[in-house]
Amino acid sequence: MKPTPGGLEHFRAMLATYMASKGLRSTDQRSLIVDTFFEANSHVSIEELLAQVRAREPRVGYATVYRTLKLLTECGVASERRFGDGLARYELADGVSHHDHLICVQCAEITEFSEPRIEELQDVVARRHGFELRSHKHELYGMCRRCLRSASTAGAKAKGPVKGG
Amino acid sequence: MKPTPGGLEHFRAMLATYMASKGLRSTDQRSLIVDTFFEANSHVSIEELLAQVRAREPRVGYATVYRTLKLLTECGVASERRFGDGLARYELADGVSHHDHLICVQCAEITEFSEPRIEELQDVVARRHGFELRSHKHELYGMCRRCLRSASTAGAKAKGPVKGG
DNA sequence: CTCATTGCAAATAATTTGCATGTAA
DNA sequence: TTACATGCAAATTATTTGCAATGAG
Repeated sequence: MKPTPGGLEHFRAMLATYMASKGLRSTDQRSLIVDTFFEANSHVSIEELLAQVRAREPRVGYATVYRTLKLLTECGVASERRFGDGLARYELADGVSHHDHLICVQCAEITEFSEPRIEELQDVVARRHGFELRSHKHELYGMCRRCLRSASTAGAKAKGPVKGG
Repeated sequence: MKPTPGGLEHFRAMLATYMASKGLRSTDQRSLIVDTFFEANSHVSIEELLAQVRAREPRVGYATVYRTLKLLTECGVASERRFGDGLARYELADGVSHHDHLICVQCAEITEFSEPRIEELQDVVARRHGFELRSHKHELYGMCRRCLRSASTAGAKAKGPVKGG
């Protein structure tokens, strides 16, 4: 899911509108962090993003990155994700063409997927329970193709598929 | 999803086997915590469980509850869940008849659901990406029936449904 | 000028760990 | 007896916040 150029303009506009509406100010650090976020891989952690930011401007502090990502989340440009590893990761909030995640339990690689039939069934489930759906998280954990291959090469380490949990 | 009596015996056996295999010992605290977990609601937090444990035996420490729940998780009796609120919640690990969760963004109530057609499609998605599925998390966030009703009673607080995120 | 923003360090919050003491097997 | 378990407090980890200095509008 590479951000399309048009999409980026849309996100910049969202941010600008939000900042204007709240009387927030544009600063060098903020612009740098936002640009770096746009250029970064999907699912960056704060730490990774900070490293990339500091490669350009070493004086930027931790807290500023946290605060900027919070801002991006509030205005709908980014969304926060938490996979099993205890730290927050951020991605562009693509509200329309929603995607979910496959996470490799061996190498931790994150792959995106989207499956409209699942989305439909979510609506069915929500309706069945009288819920008005706002958002969802759907994560599939397992062994990725590459890790499966190296596991079979290196003797039978892999346990059988365990569903549930 | 009430634990069935038979299911509980199964879980007790799993725990006993695991403890025997690791040379772990049975103590009053451990038994009390385990029994309390079996009697507690699904999705208890450590804090809630500790409170219930201390109602019977006030001298039990925080760390012991953490350690015991970790043990239950390791041996496959419990599974850890994290919803939006930053703390771990635990439920019986029903590996077979898997269920997922609807979470009300207003009152935080957690409802379980299961939808076999979604499970099937998960397999399809995993296969498509060469993944061998081990587990998954699927959470639907929205307004529950009750909160929708009180929102409509109390003037239009509810924003329109926002999908994605 | 005014008030938002920054960087730092200290504060939180959830969870984990070190250690002396207790205790199951 | 042996070495696992407990309770406490201190340590850790991710994140947030207070505050004086800085800087945008």
